[in-house]
Amino acid sequence: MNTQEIILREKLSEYYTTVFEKELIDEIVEIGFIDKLKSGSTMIDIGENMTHIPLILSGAVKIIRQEKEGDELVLYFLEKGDTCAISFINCINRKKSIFKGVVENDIEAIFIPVDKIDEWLAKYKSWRHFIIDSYHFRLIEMVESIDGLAFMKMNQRLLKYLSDKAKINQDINLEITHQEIAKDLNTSRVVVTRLLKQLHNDGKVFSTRNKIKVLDF
DNA sequence: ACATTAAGTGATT
DNA sequence: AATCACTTAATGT
Repeated sequence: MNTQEIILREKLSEYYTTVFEKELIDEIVEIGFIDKLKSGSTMIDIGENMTHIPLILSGAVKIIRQEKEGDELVLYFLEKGDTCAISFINCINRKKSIFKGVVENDIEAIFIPVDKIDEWLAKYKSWRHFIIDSYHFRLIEMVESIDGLAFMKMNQRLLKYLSDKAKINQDINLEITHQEIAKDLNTSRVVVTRLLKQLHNDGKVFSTRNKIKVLDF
């Protein structure tokens, strides 16, 4: 067993030990490889084909729905222990991605080549459960984001967005501009500025140029 | 000192 | 809640 394999096994056991059976872990270690991606880089864009599936070890990925040029909306974030279940289907039937995934915080992930995904579904019970669980989770997050759009006022959406972000960064101090927030929520910068001022006055956040401290979760 | 980028605001729809 | 048009403040070179 080479050093790369040892490292991979260690990393895997950190988040996935209780989930996968031994034989599957052996296969993941044999076939998967660890890679790191810098914050800001695009993992997958709409219309692209996926070649590998990431099992996220650390960091976060922002999942975005995007309309042809310009309009976009952040749906949810993926964190350690997550994988993008939607991308499994893309792999299995060789369909193109309907989402865009951008690295939010530098990530480290184990990448599994596409052809193994399907094979393991038939072969390992734990893998099946993993995929189904993951799907379930993504569905719930999707519904949450629909709820947000349908029922929440922009100020609530903004606060939720900020506290989600604080959770993911594990830091209540965010470095972000009003413009960037506006883009993620698909609203205008002016609106974000005004609502942030409200939240600031209500003591929910403390905001200065380029910085927002989230005080209320 | 000047240019650029971020943020604040009134008025209108 | 969006858009316009403009101001003010912070930051980089």
